[in-house]
Amino acid sequence: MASPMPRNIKKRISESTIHRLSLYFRALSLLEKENYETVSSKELAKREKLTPAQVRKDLSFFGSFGTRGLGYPVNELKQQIASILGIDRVWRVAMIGVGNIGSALVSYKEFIRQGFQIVRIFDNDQRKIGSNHKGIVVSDIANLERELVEGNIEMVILAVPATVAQYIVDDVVRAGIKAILNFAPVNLKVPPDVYLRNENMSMELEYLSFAIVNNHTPKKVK
Amino acid sequence: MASPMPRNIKKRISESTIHRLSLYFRALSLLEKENYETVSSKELAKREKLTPAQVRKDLSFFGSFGTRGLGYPVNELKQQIASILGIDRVWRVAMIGVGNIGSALVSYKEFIRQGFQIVRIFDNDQRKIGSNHKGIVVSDIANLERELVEGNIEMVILAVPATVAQYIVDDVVRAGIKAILNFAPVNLKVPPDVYLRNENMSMELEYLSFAIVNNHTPKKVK
DNA sequence: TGCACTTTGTTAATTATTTCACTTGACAGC
DNA sequence: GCTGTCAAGTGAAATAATTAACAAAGTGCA
Repeated sequence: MASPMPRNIKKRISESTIHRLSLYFRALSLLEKENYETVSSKELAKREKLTPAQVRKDLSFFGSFGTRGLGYPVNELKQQIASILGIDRVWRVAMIGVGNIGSALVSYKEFIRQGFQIVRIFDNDQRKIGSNHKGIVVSDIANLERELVEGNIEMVILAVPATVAQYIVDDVVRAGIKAILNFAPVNLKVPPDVYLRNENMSMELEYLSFAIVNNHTPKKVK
Repeated sequence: MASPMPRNIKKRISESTIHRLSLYFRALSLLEKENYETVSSKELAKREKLTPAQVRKDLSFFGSFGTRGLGYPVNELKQQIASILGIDRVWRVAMIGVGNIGSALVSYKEFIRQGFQIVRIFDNDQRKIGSNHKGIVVSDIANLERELVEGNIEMVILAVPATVAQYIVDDVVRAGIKAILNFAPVNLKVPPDVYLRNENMSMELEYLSFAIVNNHTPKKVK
């Protein structure tokens, strides 16, 4: 008899769950290097300071990957999570702004390790345009829209001053880009079909400051 | 008659609330520049893509800062939030590791703007030790513990390879540091009285990747 | 001074997330 | 092939966070 419930119900996965998937992926990569064949939710939880129940619940949103009595197959689960996160492929990413932060991120090995390949770099500084960063020639931001399209860029990292970020992001949106990681400390406006994430590095220091001053007792660390 | 409830009950403030305080602070700084005298929870919410109820609730944990019918006094509320977050003072921060990320952060103006002053830099690379970064001479990491103590360092930013991060953090803890911001993609062990925050820049790209691949519909953006 | 309007502060309702507790399945040793 | 043990998967319960709703308080104008 057919299942009374329709398949493919897309449960709303919480942001926290997605972030934890990244943590699991990282832990599994390490476990793989340490030649573990399987891992229990308990061990996985311990390595990322979470609870076993949480690990099992998170994974259960996406399927049944484990074996009762044994645990999860390390390599296979890693592949599964990579597939869920969409990092089992290479993403074509553009860096906009090649100041302090931008140029540091161009060389950031963790990005390429997770499949994020920076293939275009833009800046508005004439001294930087034409120069070479990690094998990529810096383009003039004046040609941003055209080059994003022609370069088949899928994601953009914004590392420009807050004052100009909105103008640039408008260009980026016009180029049809649907995913933006913004490092400028400003709240950018984008249409609802564009994914925007903000990385605010001061925020974490501010949390530390708050914690010290207020003797804050958090339940968990991020 | 005395209040039946003891004063100074420390409600547990959620992490999200603290993060939103950072957002309010940022918005208020801007409003101040725009010469606003007062601001309503509605306007504040709009500027940070939140709801008015949330703004009022967050602030209510710390006191009554507004005037009914009028809103919040911009400058005063900004000061209050700065005081709550503990950023109404200068923090003495050390940067450990002056590779790509580390050196970018040493020049990151947002830190000093929020009161985080980097006053010591450490590295283990002989070519870097003794060199000058933004007016600070890079110290040998061999003297880490002693120099953290002598330099009255209160917070540490860790921007070193994942493989050595734990050893260094052990030293940092021995030096009595209680607040650490870690950029290495690894889960560090610290005693319970040490605040540790992790900044994982790939994580946000992974979220974007997930969102595109799964057509994720988040309720709010971070 | 009174009245209409605005907006806070707060309690209650709702929704979301985490944790618990238990059932089920698989393995390993005998 | 049994049997004991381990650990996943999963509803239900407990917590936590957000949103709604509204009374109270202040504003500003007539």
